[in-house]
Amino acid sequence: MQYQEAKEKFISTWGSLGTLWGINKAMAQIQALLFISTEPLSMEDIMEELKISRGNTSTNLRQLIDWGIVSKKLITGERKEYFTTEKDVQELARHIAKERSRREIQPVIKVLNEISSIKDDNTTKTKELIKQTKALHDLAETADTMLHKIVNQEQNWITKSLLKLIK
Amino acid sequence: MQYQEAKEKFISTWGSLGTLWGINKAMAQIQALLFISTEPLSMEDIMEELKISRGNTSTNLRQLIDWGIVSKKLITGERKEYFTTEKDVQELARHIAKERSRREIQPVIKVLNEISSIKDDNTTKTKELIKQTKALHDLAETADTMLHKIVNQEQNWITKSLLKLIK
DNA sequence: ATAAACTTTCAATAATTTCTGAAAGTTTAA
DNA sequence: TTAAACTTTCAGAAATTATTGAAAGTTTAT
Repeated sequence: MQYQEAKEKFISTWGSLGTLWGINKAMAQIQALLFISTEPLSMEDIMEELKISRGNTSTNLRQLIDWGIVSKKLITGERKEYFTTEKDVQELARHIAKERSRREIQPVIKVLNEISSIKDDNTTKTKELIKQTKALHDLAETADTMLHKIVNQEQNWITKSLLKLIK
Repeated sequence: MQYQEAKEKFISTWGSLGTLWGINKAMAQIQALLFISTEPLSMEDIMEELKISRGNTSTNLRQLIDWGIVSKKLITGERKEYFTTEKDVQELARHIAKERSRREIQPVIKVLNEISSIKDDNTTKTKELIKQTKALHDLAETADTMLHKIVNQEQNWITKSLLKLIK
């Protein structure tokens, strides 16, 4: 496998994985492209490389910036904007975990908490609803907390000791 | 908030969360419904409750069964089939993690491994591709392994000690 | 101020995914 | 067997989501 083929395979695989996990394909592919690029890319570069429109590129770059994993890079003497992504996988994972938690998990935990706090009228079905949503709430909270702790540590002390402990 | 409202809120929240994470809404809602139901439900029950068609119900039940989180329950004297979901959140999480890993993460790890193993032709861009896909590969493998270990333990010894260690 | 260079926005369209409903298939009871 | 009770399948319809492209907006240089 040569460079070009490998590159295309990486970008397309990343796009598919994104789709599977509820992330827009173009967004995932732009990030993938930047991730393996040796220097910042302009909008033109990205459009050209991924064969997508200007509008699509602009919209998805903005989203990636909102997610905190892509940033604008001003190149002196150049009029147009250039973009780079976080190159460190650890940092990348941290950002993504943090954002998905904030946008998607936290609100669900809140709802589960509300639901599991309804007044128990002593019917079987109400008891079951309370019991099950409470269990889900606790699981979600534990998982979310663990994820944060693991992913936030500046690697190497806690993660390594964790891994040792688990393996 | 009364029972009915709480139930609807739970089902609809679960459906939305599913959608956000690449899981079909009907599939997530059927699972949610079974999860808080005190007894097994028939296809009719589910169609009625969620206001979805027979075809949709049948297809998504089959998917849930394929995922290993719903099972058929034969009730003696009854002609039709009844369904239940795994009621234990820990087991539920285990199944889902296992399946998503097997179907989605493992194949990506394999691809990343292939890509990061291409011949280094000593150009900057090839070096970068190899370096970055290798980093991603290692991260994915570590995360996947950790997830499995955590989720597979029959709770309470390792997870609790882990939590203590992390918190 | 003007115009060139560039980016964003958004209505229209395309692509994809989900859902329906009825026909075909299967199982069970008599 | 036959027929009723039930489930699956799948072509077409509906709903949702992604994408385009051009007009509007912004910035910079002169």
